[in-house]
Amino acid sequence: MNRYDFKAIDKKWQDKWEEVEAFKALTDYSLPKYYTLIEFPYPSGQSLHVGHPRPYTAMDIVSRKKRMQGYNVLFPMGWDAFGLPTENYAIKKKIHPSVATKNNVETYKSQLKSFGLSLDWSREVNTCDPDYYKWTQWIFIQLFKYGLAYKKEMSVNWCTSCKCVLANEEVIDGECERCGSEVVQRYKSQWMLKITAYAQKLLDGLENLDFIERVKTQTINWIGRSEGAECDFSIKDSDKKLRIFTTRPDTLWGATYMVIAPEHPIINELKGNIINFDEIDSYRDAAAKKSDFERSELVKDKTGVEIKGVKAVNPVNNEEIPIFISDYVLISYGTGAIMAVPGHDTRDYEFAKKFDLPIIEVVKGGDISKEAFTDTETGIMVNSGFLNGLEVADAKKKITQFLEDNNLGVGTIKYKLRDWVFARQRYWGEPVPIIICPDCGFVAIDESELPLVLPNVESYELTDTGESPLSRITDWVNVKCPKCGGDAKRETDTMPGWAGSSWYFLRYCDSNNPDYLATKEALDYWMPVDWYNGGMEHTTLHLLYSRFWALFLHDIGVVSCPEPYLKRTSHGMILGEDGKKISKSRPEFIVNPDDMINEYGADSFRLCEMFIGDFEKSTPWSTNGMKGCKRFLDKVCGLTEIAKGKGATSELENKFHKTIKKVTSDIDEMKFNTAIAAMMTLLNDIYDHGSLTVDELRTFVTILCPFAPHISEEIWSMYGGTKLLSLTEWPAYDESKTIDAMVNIAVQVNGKLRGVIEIPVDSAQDFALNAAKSDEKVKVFIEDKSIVKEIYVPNKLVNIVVK
RNA sequence: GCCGGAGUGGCGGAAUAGGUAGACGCCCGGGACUUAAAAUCCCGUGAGAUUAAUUUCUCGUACCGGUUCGAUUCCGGUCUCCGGCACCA
Repeated sequence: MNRYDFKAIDKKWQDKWEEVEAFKALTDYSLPKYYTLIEFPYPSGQSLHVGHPRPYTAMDIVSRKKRMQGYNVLFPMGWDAFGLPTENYAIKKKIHPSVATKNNVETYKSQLKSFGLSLDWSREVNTCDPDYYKWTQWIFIQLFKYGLAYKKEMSVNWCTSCKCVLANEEVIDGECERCGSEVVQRYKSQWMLKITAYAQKLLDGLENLDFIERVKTQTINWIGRSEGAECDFSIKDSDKKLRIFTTRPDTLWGATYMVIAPEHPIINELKGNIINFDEIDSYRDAAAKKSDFERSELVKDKTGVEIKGVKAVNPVNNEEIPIFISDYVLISYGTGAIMAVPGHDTRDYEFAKKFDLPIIEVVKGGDISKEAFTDTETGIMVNSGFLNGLEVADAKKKITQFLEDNNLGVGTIKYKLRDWVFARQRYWGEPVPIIICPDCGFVAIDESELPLVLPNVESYELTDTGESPLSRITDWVNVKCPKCGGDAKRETDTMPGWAGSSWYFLRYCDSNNPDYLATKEALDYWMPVDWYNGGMEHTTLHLLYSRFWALFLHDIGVVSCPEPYLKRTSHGMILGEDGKKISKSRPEFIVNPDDMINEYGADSFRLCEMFIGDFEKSTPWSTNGMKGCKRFLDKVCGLTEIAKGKGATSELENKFHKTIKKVTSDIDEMKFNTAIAAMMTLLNDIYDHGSLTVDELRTFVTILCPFAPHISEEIWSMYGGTKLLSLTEWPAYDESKTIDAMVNIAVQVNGKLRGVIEIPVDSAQDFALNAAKSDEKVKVFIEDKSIVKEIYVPNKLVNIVVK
């Protein structure tokens, strides 16, 4: 066999694996287990492009190797099917979202199967399946019962023309994506999940997890824990107080003005005292049109209005200071009000310069005539009453104690993390299983009534009241209150797409169980997930949301392990061949995997996906790269023509041991590209050598199997493999055979390479130096010079410093 | 703007507890085979000088500076690109 005849081979082995259920995770819970997880796809209107298979193939390689190493592997797949894009697609194409989803799932599934992934399809889940979302709703009810789901007034994007709520994504430059009309902020009561109650746990849990560093740091920054103090400023000629949060209570003496968010309720409370209320009100209107993001983006040009007729009083020195409203202060963080210390905060400094407000130095160490001094490590307090002379850290403790002792404030911890808005005014999502009773308030439906099935309606288009399309189905909406039996209504908002994906890894443990989310036994065995790979873009939302749910389900006794994922890695994106992100707006750069597989075969495609670059970095797609991978596989097939002799090993033995070692460790470290390069190098060495033994060929296809399983199975079967190669043992290597007797080391003179010498491995320093100095090329550079220093790094280099 | 990453030949990338920069592959050029082409095989391939030579030298890992015998790797600063910014999932 001198060619990879993929048309004959690929389907043959895919059918074989399916026939014998080769990749079915076993329910024998005495076996050592390994749970590999990839983010399940969102089956949108577009078919898969060449970017999707990269993480799938990577984790398939990991799963296949673990299986060969004797683990009972769970490598499942499913569909994250609810959500806005499918609904919009359905409205546009005039197909029901459930039909659109069904079609897309079919397409995706056949594509995934053509890649030869070793998935256990018997555990497939679909978040829009009532048997699945029954448990999504059940979890919501538990969150509600434990006080972690509550309703709150929230601002939403409102299109003035479409008369509907828009997702942030649908707002482009303050205009509606569909009609281009103005978008304003409106208030609506929304279901929220109290993820902030888990902020500290989400932070603490990270510590012992094997998450890649950038995921950890981004999560930590997103949660944004900061220690500080809340402190009351009284309002002159009023009994009202303005409570602020600051991380720098030590700088209280430097507060020269205050700033409150435009939405702050105290504005209306003080209406009678405010002289320029009209001006304030129009600023509020303008701010209402901007999102938080737009507000902080315009940070360079700070805007604001002084609230005239009202002064605040600094509690530590009784100074009267002005109050401004400005949109750089967000109502959603802290208390929605700050004391401004322009000498020691960059944003306050800019604002003070613009509005010509006094800047007082209270921490020595910088030059506040030029910029704010924000260092908290080195400063000494000045102009600060009893704090003078203290270091910042000590001053913080002392002032916090002072505030508490005098009932002026309290030391506190705040998080940037905000609660999770858990409602959408949309059709295509899980109905929220709550009944709103005029007498009893919010009442969860009885768990025996789950799933609360999403009504199958003709019209799921948006309403012009801003309510969910479900609100139109009166016979579904109108119900009796489960508590008092009186007339009541169902909640008509649905859950966001994040809901189903927040616990799917639990369902995989026991996907088909009608009575439980999953049995305790299955959860105890499979959880936690051993290795979860996914996109960086999911770090701050999905990853955090799902950890929150898992921690909660642990707290109420559903799962035994607190943290759901032991290890988290992240792949880089595949870009278009033009080096830019693949996007439906540039269809000429979308490459369909089907075309690649038809032309080069599944194994070439898998190999190319993994060889194209560092798995963790994004990289442009290259159809040319497919050719190189196909050539490699053709040459692997060609080995069958030069394989001779049984049992005996050849001079290639050490090279085999080295390659096994490298491929084994590279897979564990996600360095798939160098693992493939190592196998290519070995292949070149075999051809240079001219032949290999049959056993060596069997070893070669065994380590190639996770990467190119079809061709490996085929060759394996040619050489008497009775059971599937995919279920055969991963080869061991002999460490002593991975080390060469001789080693080439570099010889530098004054740090410049002047020669290379071959010496025995682990040579002594004297030996190496003598060998280096007697090298003809090196001699020229050290003759007639005095040697100042000699450096020897064993097995690496010699550096001779001369004068 | 804020948070997190990245920048190495014509291209994708390799090599970092600081130690021979460019593994492996693509493209390209030359040759073999062929009536011819494709496929395949062999050779070459960072840039610039230099040599009879496949010789020798210099430069070179986004940019500027620093530490070091030695920096792609560490430190300080700058630029550019990518991901996220909470109702896309």
